[in-house]
Amino acid sequence: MRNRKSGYGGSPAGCPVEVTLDVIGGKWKGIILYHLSSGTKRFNEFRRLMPALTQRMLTLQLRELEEDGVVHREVYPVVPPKVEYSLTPFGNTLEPIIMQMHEWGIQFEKGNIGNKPCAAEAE
Amino acid sequence: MRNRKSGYGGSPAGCPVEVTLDVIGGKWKGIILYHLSSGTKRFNEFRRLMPALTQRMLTLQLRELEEDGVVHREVYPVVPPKVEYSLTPFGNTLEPIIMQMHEWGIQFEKGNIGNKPCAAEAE
DNA sequence: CAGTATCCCCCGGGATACTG
DNA sequence: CAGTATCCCGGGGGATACTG
Repeated sequence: MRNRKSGYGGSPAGCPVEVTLDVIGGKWKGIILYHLSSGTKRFNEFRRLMPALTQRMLTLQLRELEEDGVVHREVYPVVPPKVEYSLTPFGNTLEPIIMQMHEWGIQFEKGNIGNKPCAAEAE
Repeated sequence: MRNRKSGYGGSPAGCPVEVTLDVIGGKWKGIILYHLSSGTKRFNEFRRLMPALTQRMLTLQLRELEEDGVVHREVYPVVPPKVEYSLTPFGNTLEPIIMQMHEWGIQFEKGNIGNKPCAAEAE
């Protein structure tokens, strides 16, 4: 799995915060997990939910989440292939974090609209 | 600041989860925030806490956190320069998330020691 | 002490095309 | 439908040296 040693300082597996960030970080993991927290999803459902996410990236991110034991991949051996993704019990323990991140993101956006010159740079 | 539009799908600022990840993501933000949650820190304190983090990276990450309004930078105009970093009130609202990520990271490590061949690669 | 200034490299991630 | 297979690019991040 990726790096998963993130050697900083020399600590073997690193600070737990870093570990978690390694699991839910990346460009799409967060949203994928967010969508999964509302129920099982199929491959193309994700694609519809996140149109900008390419197939390649979706596959990669899902595989990593699977490797990390937070996502379960159920393959149904039927003629038009059917694969369902869901959170594992362990993955479910991420829910509170994801939900809080969701809440915080909303507050953040409220905060810097017209507050910080975030859009003022207007590059 | 960085991208801060993370244009996926077309949504202007994107999913709140993504927004939060943009603030606390990156390679060092999480640990920096974690250390800050236990109190004000000076520049070189961070360096001692995270030896693998270069000055350049530390500065960059701190500046971004500052721009995002979660970290406050207090400069004391004294002869040997003294700068103190602390969480802003808003930054403090991240604490529960950071702490939960810390907890979860511990559980994660417990889970895949001897389970997944994470340390088996033994670089 | 608390930073800048350069240079450089790697890989996360995008685009596109093909397939069981 | 649910993926691989290639190719490619930008920038996040590292190493090192210098400075007010």
